[in-house]
Amino acid sequence: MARAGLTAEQVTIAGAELADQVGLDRVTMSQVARQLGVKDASLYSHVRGLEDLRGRIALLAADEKTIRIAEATAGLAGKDALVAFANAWREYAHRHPGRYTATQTPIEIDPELAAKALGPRRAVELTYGMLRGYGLAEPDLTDAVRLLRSTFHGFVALEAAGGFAHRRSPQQSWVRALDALHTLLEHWPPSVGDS
Amino acid sequence: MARAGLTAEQVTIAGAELADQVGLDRVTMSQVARQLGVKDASLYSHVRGLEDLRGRIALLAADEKTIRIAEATAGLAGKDALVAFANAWREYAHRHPGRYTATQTPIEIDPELAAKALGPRRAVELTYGMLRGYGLAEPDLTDAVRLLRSTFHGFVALEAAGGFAHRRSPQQSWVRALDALHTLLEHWPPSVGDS
DNA sequence: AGGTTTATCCTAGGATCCCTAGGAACGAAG
DNA sequence: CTTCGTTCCTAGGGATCCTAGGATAAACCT
Repeated sequence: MARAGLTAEQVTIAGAELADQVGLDRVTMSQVARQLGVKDASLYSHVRGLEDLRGRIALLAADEKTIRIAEATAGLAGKDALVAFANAWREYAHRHPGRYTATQTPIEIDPELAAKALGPRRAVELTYGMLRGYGLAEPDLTDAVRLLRSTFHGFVALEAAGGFAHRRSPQQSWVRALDALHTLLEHWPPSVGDS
Repeated sequence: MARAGLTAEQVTIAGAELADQVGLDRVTMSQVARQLGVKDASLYSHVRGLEDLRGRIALLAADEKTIRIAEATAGLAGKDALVAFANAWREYAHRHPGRYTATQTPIEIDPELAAKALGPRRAVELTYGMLRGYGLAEPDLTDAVRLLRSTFHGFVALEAAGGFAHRRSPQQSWVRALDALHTLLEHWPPSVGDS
C-alpha cells in the first residue's frame, strides 16, 4: 500500500471543496477522509479536529478572497477601485459559498496559525487603500470601511439566504448599491448626530 | 408520571433559548429534550427533526424581530423611523444571537409552515413603509430596501463575528452609518451606470 | 362512569459522527 | 542494515439523529 502522503493543507483544501459543494456545516471528518481515501482517524495527525479544520478553511478562504480583491483592484482608484473591489468580493462569495461562510462564522482560530495568515491584515490595508481617493481622514475612514464591508457582506449573505425573492434581479440592485455607495463616499456627510 | 404536555411551540422556544445561550449549531435534539425533561425520541411527535426545528426557530425569530421593529417605528417617519428601525434590528441581533443566526442561515423551511408566518411579509411592508418619507419610486425603492437590509445585516453579522477589532467602538460607526444612509436616501443618486 | 380513541411519551436499536489509544508499516537518516 | 519519526491503521467509547413499535395518559362519547 502506497501511503497517501497528506499534509494539513491538503486536508484543508479537501474540506474547503467539500464545503463549497455541500455547505460548511456538512463538512465532516469522515467525509473529508473518504474524499481523500483515508480513514477518519488518520486526519488527526494533520488537524486537531473539526474545529481546527473549520478554522483552517476560514483562513484559507480569507487569504484567497484577499488575493482576488488585490488582483482585481490593482492599479485602480476611485469608483473603478470601489466597483472592482466589491465585485471581486461578491464573485468570491458566489463561487465559493462554503469557504465564504467559513470566513463569516465566528470561529476561534488557533492564534499561532492565525499569525501566519496574511489575509486579514492585507484585507484591511486593501480597503483603506481603496478609499484613499475619497480623501477621508480618521475616524471617518474607519467608519466608511466598516460601512462598506457591512454592505458587501450583508448583500451577499442575504443573496445566499434567498432574501431577495423579489422580481428585480439582485444584479441590478447590486450595481445600484455601488453607485449609491460611491456618491456617498464623495459626499461623506459631516457628523450630524455628533454625540 | 404526569405528562409533559409539550407542543411544537414549546419545543421551538426551548430550542431558541438554547440557541441564544450556546449558539445555533450547538442546538441538538438531545439537549432540547433534556432541557424539557423528556427523552429525545419524544420530540419527534412535535417536530419533524433537527432541520425542521431550525426552520421553526428561524420563523419564530423572524416574527419576533418584525414585531420589535414594528413597535419601535410606530408613528415615526423620516430619519427617526430609519434610526428606530435599524436600532431595533441591531438590538434584536444582540439580544438573541442564536435566533438571529437562524434567520440568516439558508434553511429550507416547510412551505406550509412558512405560509402561516407573518413575519417576512410584515417585514417587507415595514421596510417599504419606512422609506415612504423619502419619496422613492420603483425600482429605486426595491434597490434602497435591499441596500438598507444588506447594511443592517452585514453590520451586525460582522460585529458578531468579531470583524470590528479596531479601536473605534462599533457603536460610533453604527451611528455614523445611519447618518450616511439617511443622507444617501435623501439624495438618492440618479441611475449612473444605467446598464 | 365506563369504554374507546388519540396523541404523547417511552424503550430499543441502527447508523453516523468525533475523537483517543495504541499498534503497524512506510520512508528517511545514520 | 538498523533506527527512528511520522503516517496510517484497527478498535472502541461516547454522543448524536432518527425510526419502529409499545405503553399510557388524557380527552371524548355514549
